Amino acid sequence: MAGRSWAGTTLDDRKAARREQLVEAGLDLLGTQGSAGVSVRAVCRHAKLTERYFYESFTDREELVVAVYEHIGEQARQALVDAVSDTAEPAERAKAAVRAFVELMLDDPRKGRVLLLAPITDPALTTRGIALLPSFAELVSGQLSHGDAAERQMTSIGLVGALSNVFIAYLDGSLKVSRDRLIDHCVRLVLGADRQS
Amino acid sequence: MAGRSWAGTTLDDRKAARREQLVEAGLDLLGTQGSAGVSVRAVCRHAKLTERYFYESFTDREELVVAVYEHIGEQARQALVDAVSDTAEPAERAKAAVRAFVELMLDDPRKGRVLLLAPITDPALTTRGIALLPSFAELVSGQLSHGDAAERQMTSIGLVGALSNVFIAYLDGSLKVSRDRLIDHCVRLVLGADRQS
DNA sequence: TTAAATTGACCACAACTGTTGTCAGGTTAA
DNA sequence: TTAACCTGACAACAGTTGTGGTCAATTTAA
Repeated sequence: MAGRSWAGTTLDDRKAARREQLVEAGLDLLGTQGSAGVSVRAVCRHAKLTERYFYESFTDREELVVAVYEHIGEQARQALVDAVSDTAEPAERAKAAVRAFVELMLDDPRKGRVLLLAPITDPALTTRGIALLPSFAELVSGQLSHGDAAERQMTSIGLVGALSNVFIAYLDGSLKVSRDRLIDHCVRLVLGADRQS
Repeated sequence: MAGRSWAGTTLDDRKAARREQLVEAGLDLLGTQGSAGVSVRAVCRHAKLTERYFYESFTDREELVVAVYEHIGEQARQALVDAVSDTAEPAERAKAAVRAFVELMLDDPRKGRVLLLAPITDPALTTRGIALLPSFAELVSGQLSHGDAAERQMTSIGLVGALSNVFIAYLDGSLKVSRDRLIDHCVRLVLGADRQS
């Protein structure tokens, strides 16, 4: 039964701990080698667990990938909410949100790569339309809305694309600017996103 | 020798024809199944040729992928140049360029996916920094430049990201707008890209 | 101590990969 | 017709993949 204690912890606890190890390994591989590096066996090697424990927590390779993505998606959402909850003034809110986002991604680039690249590169995420970023963007820029629904959708999609590309370029070193300039530019992108020309 | 004729054509001709079949098959797979679908064997099956002929024209899987990408990259470049050569007025030029680009990609979505997605998703393209799009963007927006070099670089990277994301969303059906509105929005993106806020 | 639960190390299967090699026809110039 | 060449269908290699199973050793509650 679940309640019985074993080696100091309960079975469910250990199972959860193993699941966490697997997700962590998945994050590591997905965030450094890309989705090609995330095979069941590689994840298990990395987590120092056997395949048996993989299928104890996930039915699929796919399920693991989704779990990793949503795990760090949740972290990002939380970081955004926290950042925004402090300030009321719109421009300051946007700035705080962007700063929080950048900080999350630069302090752990693996997370940045997972959040930005994985939904495009990994079939497990591509197929289902599991993209968290658009909802984030609407969360940030939704208030200052110009235009009709279609217009706003295009703007939001474009904004996410612009931010992603800039971040990615920064992460892989092809964009050499200071962190503050990066944040500054992104803030301008967000603020200027739905201005009409 | 190359000059000798065989079955009505020269050896070099047939070899070139086979290479073309392989590139076409590669485009088909890369543009529909994504880079995971592009294996040597799959390409050969698709082209109705044997592996032998693959290695007759390419040393590597990688070489084929690069060839496909550059092949349609060249088509895109040509389309842009043609479109721009007609008109002189800057805003009209941008509009014509965007229209030509959209037309190329919508008339054959495989090409759109190859041009936009492949350089991000396929290791063979990711590793080497073979990204044609940034140079296209600079070709289009380079003239109306505000700010210093770093600023322009960020703007250009962001612009490409925004356009890519909008195109991709349109291609996979998650963005439902008319073709004309799409073009219109993209033109505004290009024109408004380096306005300061 | 005994019996049950948990663990880790493997192995097996079929399918796929890149790459190279072989070998029996067919086609053509001489 | 003969000899050179071209072609297509395969086989072989060692490697990886997902997914499942087995089995002996350990750890614990009773």
